Amino acid sequence: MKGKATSFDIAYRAGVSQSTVSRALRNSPLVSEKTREKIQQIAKELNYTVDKNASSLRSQTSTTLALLLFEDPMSDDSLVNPFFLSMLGSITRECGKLGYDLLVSFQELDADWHSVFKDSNKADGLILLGYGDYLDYESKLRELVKHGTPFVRWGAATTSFETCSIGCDNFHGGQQITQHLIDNGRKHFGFVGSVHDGAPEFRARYEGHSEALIKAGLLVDEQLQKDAANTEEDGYHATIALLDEGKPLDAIVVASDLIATGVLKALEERNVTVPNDCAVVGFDDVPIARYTKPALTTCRQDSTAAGVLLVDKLVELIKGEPVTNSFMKTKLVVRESCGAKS
Amino acid sequence: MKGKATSFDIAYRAGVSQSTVSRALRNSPLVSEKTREKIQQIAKELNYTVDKNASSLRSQTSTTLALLLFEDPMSDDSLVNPFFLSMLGSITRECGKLGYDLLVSFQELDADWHSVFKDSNKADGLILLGYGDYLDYESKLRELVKHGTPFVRWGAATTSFETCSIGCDNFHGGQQITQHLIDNGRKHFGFVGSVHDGAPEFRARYEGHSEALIKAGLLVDEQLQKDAANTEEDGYHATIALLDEGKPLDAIVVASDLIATGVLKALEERNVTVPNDCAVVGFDDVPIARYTKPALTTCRQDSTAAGVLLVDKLVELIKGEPVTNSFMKTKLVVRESCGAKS
DNA sequence: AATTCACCTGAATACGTATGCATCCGTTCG
DNA sequence: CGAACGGATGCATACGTATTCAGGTGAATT
Repeated sequence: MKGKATSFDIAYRAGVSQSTVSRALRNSPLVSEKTREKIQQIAKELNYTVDKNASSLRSQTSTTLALLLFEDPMSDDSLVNPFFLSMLGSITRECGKLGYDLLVSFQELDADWHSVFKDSNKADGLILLGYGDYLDYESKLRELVKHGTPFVRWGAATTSFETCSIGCDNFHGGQQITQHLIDNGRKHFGFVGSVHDGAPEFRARYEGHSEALIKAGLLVDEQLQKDAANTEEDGYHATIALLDEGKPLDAIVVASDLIATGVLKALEERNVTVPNDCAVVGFDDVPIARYTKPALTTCRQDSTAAGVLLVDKLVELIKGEPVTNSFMKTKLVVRESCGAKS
Repeated sequence: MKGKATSFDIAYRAGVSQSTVSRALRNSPLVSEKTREKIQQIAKELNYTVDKNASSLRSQTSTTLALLLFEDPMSDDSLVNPFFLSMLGSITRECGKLGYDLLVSFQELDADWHSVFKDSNKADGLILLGYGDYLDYESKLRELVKHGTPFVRWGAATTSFETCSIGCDNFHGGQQITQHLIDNGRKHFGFVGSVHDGAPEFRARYEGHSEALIKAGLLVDEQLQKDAANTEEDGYHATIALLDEGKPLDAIVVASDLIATGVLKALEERNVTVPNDCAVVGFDDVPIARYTKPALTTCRQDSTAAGVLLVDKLVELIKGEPVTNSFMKTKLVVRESCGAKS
C-alpha cells in the first residue's frame, strides 16, 4: 500500500469491482447489504477517504459553499464588521452539519468574483455578505442569476429581479427602537448613520425611525441626521457635528452599534451624560454592546439564526427547490443607554 | 458554446491543441509569446476559468488551505473566541494574496480530522487553531507528522517532536504585565485562569507572572490563584471565590480578556473599585478590551501579524522549504484598569 | 421447462486538466 | 550537404471517481 488508498485498492481486497466499491460507499441501494458492510469495513481499515477532486470532477458537484465577504477596502486592518463575524460562526457550523465544506474569502468590489467560483466548480453556491449597494453590485447579481448560479445574500431584497435575500426588517427595527424612546419621554431626536449614499439597510432604519416620530406627532429635522459609515470614527465625527448644530437633543438613534461606540465617545468628550442628558440606542447587538460605558440599548439581529437560514436556503436552492425571501424579526434589547431602567 | 467553456473550446478557436492551451494559461515558457497572448485573449473572451477539480486531480495539489478551529463543544452558540476570530481576518486576506483558497471548519476534538483533509486532497495543508492540549490532541499531531501532512498551529511549541508552531511568548507576557503592576506599587496579587489542566498558554502566563513576583521579592500565594476556563462566567465565579478568601488584594492578573470581563463584573458587584481598590489586567487585547468599564489594560498579541505568519509558514512548508518555530513579542497596552494613568 | 423478473455486479467510459514523450520545422555547424 | 540541435507544438495518457449499460444468477411464474 503505497500512497493513499484508492477505491481500486478496496475493490481488490474485497474481491469486487471498483464500481461496486463506489456504490457501497455512497450507500447505494443497488449493492447488497453484506458486500456493503464488508467494503465499508475495509475502507475503514485502510483509512480510506474519497478523493474530493475526483469525486467532484466526475459528479460535477463539489459539496462546497463559498462565503464571500465584501468589505470596505479602507479598513485593511483585521477589523471585520463584528456582526458578520458572528454570523460566520453559525454559517460554519451549519455547513458542517449538512456535510458541506465552506470556502471563505474577502472580495474586492471590482473583481470578477461573480464568475470565478461557479465556473471553476469550486463551489455549488455562494453566500454573499456585506452591507452596501455598490456601483456594479446589482449588475453582478444579475449576471449570477443569468448564469444560473445559486446564491443567497444578507440584506434587503432587491425588487428589480428575483434573488433570495435574507435580512431583518430594518424598517420595523428603526420604528421599534424609536418608539421605545418616545415611550420613555424623549422628544428631540437625532439620527447618526449614512442615509443618502450608504447601505440601504441604514436607510430603512432611518425611515422606520422617521415613521415612528411622525406617528407620535414629533418633528423630523433633517439637520439632525448626520451621515456616518459603519465605523467608530465616523460615529464620533458625525456626533460632534450633530452637537454643533446647537439644537435641543435628548435622544440619538444610531444606525449600528459600531457607530454608536463613536457616538458615546463624542458625548462623553462633550460632557453630555448618557442617558440622563441624552439617550443613545444602537442596532445589531454586537458583542461589544454589552460592554460600552452605559451598556448599549440596541435592536438585535439574530445572527445565529440568520447564518443557519442562509445556509439552509442556499442548499435548498442548489437542490433545485423553490426558495423565497425571508425576513427576521428584530428584538429590542434594553440596557442602560436608553434610560428606561432608571 | 453550451455549458462552461473548456480548454478544448479555446484550443479549437485558437487552432492549437489542448496541451498548448493548458501551458499557455499557466504561463509556461514552452509556448511562444505570440500564441500565449492569443490564447489568453480568447480565454478572457470566453470567460474561461480553469476547472478546479480537474486541475487539482491531475496535479495532485489543490492550492487550498484548511483552517481547523477547535473549540469547547459546550459553547454551541455562535460565540467564538474573539481572539481567533480576529486572526481569521488576516488569515483569509493572506490566503487571497498568495492565491490560495481557504476552507474553514470547526472540528470536534474526537473526530478524525487528522486524516480527512489531506487524504481527500481537499487541502494542501492545515492551520490548527485552538487553545488547549486535549487528551489525544498530541497523538493526532504525531499522526499528521507521520503522514507527512504539512500543518502549522498557533500555540506553544511541542517539545516532544518537530512541528511548526507560532505563538506569542506567554511567559514573557505574564512577566511583563505583572511587572507593570509592581512598578505601580501593587503588592497583593491574585491570578484568575486555569493553570492545572487547562491550556498550556495560560500556564505559561501564570509562570511568567510568578517569576515577576519572585524577582520583586513578593509572595506567590497559591490560594490566590483560581482556575477559570476561557469564558466570562468562569471569570466571574473564580473572582467571587478569590474575594471570599478574605486576603488583602490590590491587583488581579487575568489569563485572558474574555475572563477579565467576568472579573470586572464580580468586582463591581462586590463594590470593589477598579483600579483604585484593585487593579485588573487581561491578556490578548480583544476588541472588547477597549470598551470595558474601566478600559482594560492588557497584553496584546498581534493577531494580524500572527495570521499572516501562519499562512506564510504553511505555504513554505508545502513547498518543501524548512520552517522553524516562531515566537512573537507581546506588547503591553496600558488603559485604565491598571491605575497607571491616574 | 421455458420465460420472466428482480437483484446484484462488472466493464467501460467520461469528467477536464497537466505533463512526459514524440514530432516537426527551421537553423546552424562541421 | 548531412547532421545535430533548439524551440514550439501535438499526441497520448493518467489523475480517481461516478454512472450507464450490459450481463449473470437464482427464484418465481406460466
